[in-house]
Amino acid sequence: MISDRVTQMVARLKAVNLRLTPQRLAILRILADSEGHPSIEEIYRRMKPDFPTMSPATVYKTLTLLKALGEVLELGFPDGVNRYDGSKPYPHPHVICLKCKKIMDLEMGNLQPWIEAAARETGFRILQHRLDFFGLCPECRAKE
Amino acid sequence: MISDRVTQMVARLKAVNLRLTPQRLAILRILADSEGHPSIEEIYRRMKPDFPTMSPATVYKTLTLLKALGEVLELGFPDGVNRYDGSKPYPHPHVICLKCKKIMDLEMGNLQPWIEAAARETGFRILQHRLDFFGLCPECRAKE
DNA sequence: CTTCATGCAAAACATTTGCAGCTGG
DNA sequence: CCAGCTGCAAATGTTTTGCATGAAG
Repeated sequence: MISDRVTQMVARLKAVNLRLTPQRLAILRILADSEGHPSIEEIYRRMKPDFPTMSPATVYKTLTLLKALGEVLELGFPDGVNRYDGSKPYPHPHVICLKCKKIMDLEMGNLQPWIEAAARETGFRILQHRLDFFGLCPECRAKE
Repeated sequence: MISDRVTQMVARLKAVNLRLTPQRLAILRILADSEGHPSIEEIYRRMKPDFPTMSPATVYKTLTLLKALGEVLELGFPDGVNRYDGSKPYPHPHVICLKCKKIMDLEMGNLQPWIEAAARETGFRILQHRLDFFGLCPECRAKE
């Protein structure tokens, strides 16, 4: 499953004639991990042991590139720390723990009717959306 | 309508023994304006003519305070420019133009069933949510 | 009066950019 | 080879913080 997604992204890079460097491969592997919704800093930190010369700038550049290709979903937050989902790079709902910042995907209902209603009501052409639920995860609730 | 909301926020400040300065009042008036979802920079810019000595730090401090009181809704974006809604400080859906950054409120369906489904599926205690649609507004579509 | 708010400047972060040197294909 | 990538450092932009002065209650 996981490696399928890496393979997909690798193919995409090749398709547009971009290079597959060891650094990029490592980033793709981290992003493809469905459980993680890593921040730039976390990707950097996880790579550092294997790539001692690694620089955060390379992570930023690669993520900018993957965003442009539509191969990663960027989740911005008011505190300025963005998180990334490379496993499902299309809009989908998340639950986010306000305490430990864990992010989980949700498998649930279709938003299509709402998208159409929003378009009808406002005259917008809707291209993207974002639905997130914020709260306390079971672990953090237990620690209360 | 608009002044009702300002009155509400003023009352809230008094209730917790915070001071009502001319600067704060001006910020509240801007925030209460339903049409605007201003950024910090815009609030600052709109106040500057009337408050020549105004500093952006004061806007930041006041917004931090209002956030803590739950009197303003903060909308974060990946590009780092946050926007604020003081007219309806509770979660509600928005449509956002990707080109001109206009933000409009949406009057539409109830998310309650989804909140319950998310809680059931994940074990989270859901406290907040955010639903935004991104696209092109009628004006920007016309300019294409 | 006393406490809290303002506003300046400096600091703290996240992110972007410039550029020399390196390397994948 | 050589276009494109890496990685360092400097620049940028937003937000936070420290602190002396000023004003609300």
